[in-house]
Amino acid sequence: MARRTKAEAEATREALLDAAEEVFFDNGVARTSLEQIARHAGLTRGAVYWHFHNKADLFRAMLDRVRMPFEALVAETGATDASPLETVRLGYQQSFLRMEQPRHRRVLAILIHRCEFFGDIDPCAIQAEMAGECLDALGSYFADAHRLGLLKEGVAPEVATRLMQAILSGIFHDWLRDPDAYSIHERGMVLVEAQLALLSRHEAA
Amino acid sequence: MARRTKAEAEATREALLDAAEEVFFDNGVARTSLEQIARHAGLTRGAVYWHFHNKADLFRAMLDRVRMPFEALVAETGATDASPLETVRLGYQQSFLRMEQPRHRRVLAILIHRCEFFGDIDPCAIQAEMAGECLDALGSYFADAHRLGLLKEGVAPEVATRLMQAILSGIFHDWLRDPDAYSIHERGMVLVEAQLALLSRHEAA
DNA sequence: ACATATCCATACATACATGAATGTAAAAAG
DNA sequence: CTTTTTACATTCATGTATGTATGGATATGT
Repeated sequence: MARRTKAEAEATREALLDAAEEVFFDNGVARTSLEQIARHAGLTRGAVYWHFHNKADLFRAMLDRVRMPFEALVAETGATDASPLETVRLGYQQSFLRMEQPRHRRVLAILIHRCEFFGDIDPCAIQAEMAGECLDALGSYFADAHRLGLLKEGVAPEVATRLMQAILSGIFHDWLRDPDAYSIHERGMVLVEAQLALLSRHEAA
Repeated sequence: MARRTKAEAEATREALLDAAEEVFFDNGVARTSLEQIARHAGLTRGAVYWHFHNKADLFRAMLDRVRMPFEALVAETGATDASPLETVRLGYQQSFLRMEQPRHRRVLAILIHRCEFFGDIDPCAIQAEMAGECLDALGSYFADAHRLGLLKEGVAPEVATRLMQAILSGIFHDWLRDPDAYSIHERGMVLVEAQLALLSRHEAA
């Protein structure tokens, strides 16, 4: 094949990543060969090995297109001076909205349900990293809430943090097993708001 | 090789399942061959293909040694006439204790983090089945609690059910990413009891 | 005691997947 | 305009997993 321009080369790189998302999602990471990905993009393995060192490198690049820490999601909401608990609510909402975007949905499903470790990739560690970022952010918001007296008496901020984190993780995993069954945004926000009401001092409107 | 007695044959079957647990856990399901499993048990693939039809069949048999629905765990506690909320607490406690047993820990880790679908095995569907059983059980207990007026006002039993289910799932997934980091029984029960206190009508002792 | 079914090892055929080597035509650099 | 690099395609050598067929020794049923 002929050489492409820089823009065209970047386009084929994206096409390979798109193809990887689809084939990984359909067949699982271990069961898909680089040949399958290449052919699904209308290319050959030569293109794959040009743009990526190997399967693990391709996988990492695929993840890098969608990863965004919790703090960045909060910043995206523009909640600059809201109360800590309202900030948490907005962060969760933004997370849920993002998860429903097709690309994020596919990649998250691949990370959680369609790959096991291979090469130097440890999906478990990646998940732990994402969860850790989220936990740290929640911890600081609930610490603020505690200082401001917004939390219900007898509820330690650490416990509130872990409960909210567990709820996010639980909703996320349950939804991801069958994302078409319901909207995580709708059902998730019901639970999040209920839990925040339980945790906050003045539950009566 | 010569024919073995029935007891010996059963012992090799168990040995193959033990080996499968260990090698699957160490290498992941997709990256382990039946040859590796056989050699780890001091046998050959001939033994594997005699006792199991293929890898998927072996995998299923491995799961069948440890699966136990939530209701059975509750029954195991002997909580015959406790209050619904106390029954839920005991069920969670029993679940956590079971998860800490080495065999269950290994197999659950394999199911959640070390396999993707292959053959006719869909780990996602198996997880969904287990979660569904748990959700049904929780649903009936919280419905009872609601009828008995044990739930806090304004808390729908369906919401309470989903919150508790999400918390169990979240704690479980977080712990399973690094089971040696802490005891799920200790940390989990703190959260479960805190959440049950938030959900119940008379939170003040 | 005899025949047979059982339990497992060995051997082989088939099928992919990987990675590296090589080819090549056009874009970019000079 | 020439040279070099780029961006792939093609081919091949190697390794490895699977499934099956077959062999052999012994438990077990009768």
